[in-house]
Amino acid sequence: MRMSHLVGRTMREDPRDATCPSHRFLIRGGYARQVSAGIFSLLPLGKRVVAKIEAIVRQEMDALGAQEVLMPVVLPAELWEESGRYQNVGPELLRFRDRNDKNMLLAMTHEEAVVHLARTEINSYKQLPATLYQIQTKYRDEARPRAGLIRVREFTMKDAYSFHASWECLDEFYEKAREAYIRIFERVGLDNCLCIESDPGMMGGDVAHEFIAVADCGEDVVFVSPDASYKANREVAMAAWKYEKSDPLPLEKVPTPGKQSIEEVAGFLGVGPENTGKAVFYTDSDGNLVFAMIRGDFDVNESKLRKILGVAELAYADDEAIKAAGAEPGFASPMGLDPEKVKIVVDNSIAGSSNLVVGANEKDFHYKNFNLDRDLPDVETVDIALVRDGDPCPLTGAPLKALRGIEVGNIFKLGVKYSEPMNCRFLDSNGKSHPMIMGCYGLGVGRAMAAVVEQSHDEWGPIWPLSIAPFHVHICALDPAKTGVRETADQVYEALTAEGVETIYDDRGAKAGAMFSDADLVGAPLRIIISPKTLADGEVELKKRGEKEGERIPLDALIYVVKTRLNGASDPRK
RNA sequence: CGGGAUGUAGCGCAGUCUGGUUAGCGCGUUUGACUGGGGGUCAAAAGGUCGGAGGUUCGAAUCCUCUCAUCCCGACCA
Repeated sequence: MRMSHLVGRTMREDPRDATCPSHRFLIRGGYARQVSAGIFSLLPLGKRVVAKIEAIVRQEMDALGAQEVLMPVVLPAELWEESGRYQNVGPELLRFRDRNDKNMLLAMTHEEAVVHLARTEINSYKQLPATLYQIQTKYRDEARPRAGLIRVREFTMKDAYSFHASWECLDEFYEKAREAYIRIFERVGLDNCLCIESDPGMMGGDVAHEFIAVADCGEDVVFVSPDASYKANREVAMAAWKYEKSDPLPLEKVPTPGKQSIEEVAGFLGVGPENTGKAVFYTDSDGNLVFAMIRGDFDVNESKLRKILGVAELAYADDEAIKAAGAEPGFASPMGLDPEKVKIVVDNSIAGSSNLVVGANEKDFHYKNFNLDRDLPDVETVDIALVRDGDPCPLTGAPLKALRGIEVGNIFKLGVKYSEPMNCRFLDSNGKSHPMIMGCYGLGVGRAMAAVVEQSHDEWGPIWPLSIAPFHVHICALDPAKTGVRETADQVYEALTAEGVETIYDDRGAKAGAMFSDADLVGAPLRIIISPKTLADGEVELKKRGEKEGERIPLDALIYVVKTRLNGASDPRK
């Protein structure tokens, strides 16, 4: 590619709203342009990177025996009514009507569509297992897109769906898929990508993993033990908290006028937040009131609570609902509440602590010296606490470290969540009908590109791994009007291209500094600098992206050296 | 959905508080010259519904009302 004809100009200054490196460089380098909030066009450079990621994904999926298909982005609502998601999913599902007033939607994922295929094409155990995948646009009407290409509304995703006659078969395939994902992320150059257990959430099923590319601008928080033996995302993370109990003191009602929050109450009574009990009220999807109690220095992990209660959604309860159950907002206590009206869930931290300050269910009063086993006996406690940075690892006891990361992939054991309601069944060898056991496997292609930039860049631009670099070699012809420079550069470009080396050639005759800066933004692993200075000795310079000094190579050995470098090092960054 | 901020040339910004001729600057773009190793110098040029609508006024980028868009923090999130 001659740079003089490449569409997609580079920019010297950061776009105003770019906050993280991938956003800055992908815009400045001419990889992508924003069209609307969370909606981007890819320019040739970006399209090349994405195509390479897709090629790697295809290879690994094909190696798993998965078969590529293509399903529509626009789907009829009735298909989603079958699974129940048309009602269950919130406004992030974009719904609209076609000209015949029929309810339609933009697919945010394709379980329904793939089940529609599978239930007509697959009927017998003899056809199982089977895996279908596609690389297709998804749309999620995110409330707030952010961080450039990391959280967007329209995006390209590889999604695969496996169908099995037995759970054992799913388990076996799931593990293979998990390993394939690890290989994919290695190959695209995400050096720091964690595969961790995650909360299946609304997806259903009980096993799920997500792949988190560690990066400061990521939105997900994961906890990792120092020896990496334990890693889990914030929703499911546990810790080996230690508690100390002391002798129980008599319960004492004390006035706490206007002091409602933990901070206020603890400050007013001169104790630490760890000496208080926090009351958090939720309403579940069926309208039931839930009272979660946890020590004042912890926060409630809603994912854990949802799982324990077996409910899909929890929202903070309003004051009216709390009062209706006999509790006083801001001064609430589990003591004396009617278990018929409110479901009480108590965290282990409460059982492990003594003489806590809790509400008195009376405005402007709290109790001192609450002890669970004495004051609220026969309550089974559970873990509903959110892990904090530095909490002890459940395996080793060492302090857990909180890391931020970008979720670049997730895999789920779906089981029969979709096949059952949607009637996707097969006949076994005895002629009996069963719902197919399913797994699904998602991977964000554009996100992966952004994540690589997050993990591999310097102050000038991306440092692409060879595997997904838009070009492998970048030729800079310095001062091309001088004797032989343009001719030599043309010849080198033609020769490399003829050899199948993906080469971009800066033939614009720009200032050296401008060319170097643009070459840094393009981020090709190898750079050839052709200038009068070295050409006089029959040499050119060869330099790795990110290195300050290059080396001189005799012109007649150049093609050979470049090819050797590219073949020899799978990752020229190292 | 709550809180905050911003919309002026392709990009980054000034001008708005305190209304007053043809709306500026830097980068980029085009033309020419000198240059030539991390965005050089000089000369010339093109490029604007000042986000939109309504209003106040002799006069609005500037004041008022409404509206749209984008970003940030939070809520939310297959």
